[in-house]
Amino acid sequence: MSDPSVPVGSLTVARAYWLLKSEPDVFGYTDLEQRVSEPWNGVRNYQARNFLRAMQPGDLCLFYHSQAQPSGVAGVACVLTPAVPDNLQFDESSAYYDPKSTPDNPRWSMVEVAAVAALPRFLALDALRTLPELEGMRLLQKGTRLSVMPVTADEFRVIVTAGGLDAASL
DNA sequence: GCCAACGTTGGC
DNA sequence: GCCAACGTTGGC
Repeated sequence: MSDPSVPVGSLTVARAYWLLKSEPDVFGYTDLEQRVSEPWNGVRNYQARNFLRAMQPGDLCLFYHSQAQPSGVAGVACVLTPAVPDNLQFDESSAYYDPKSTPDNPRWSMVEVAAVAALPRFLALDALRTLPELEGMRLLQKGTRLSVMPVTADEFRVIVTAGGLDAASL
């Protein structure tokens, strides 16, 4: 985190940190590494959507593998764009089509993301639970199903450091 | 606005 | 596949 601030237009705002869930059988971190830019679309939960809308270019994300053996944090991704309407909501052939969405009043949003660095040491859920600094982390609370959620700067630093990355270089 | 029924998520 | 937890839907 050599540069904890990010220019947004003429302003400079504090960089924010997030966690994105993905099922590696569908789209894992190694898939992200092969893309220049990946639309984070298909999110159909209002809370998660609101977090997408709060994202700014330059924000960093923990890339979390869910429904995996084991589940855990695989790498770091970067937000490339502000939120824009999710293209899939208008696509009748998509599983993410929403008939209640109109181009004038889109319900769902997405951002573009890119890979930054894989964790040299994959951090499985049970490993995350052993880190005392993460006791209050949203991801680890009972019943948390959100696929997009905020992470504190401290949580982010603790996780990438435990995963073998130099947090200051991100 | 209440709430039951149903659907989805995700760890295990 | 099971089940807990949570979100959404729709009747009233």
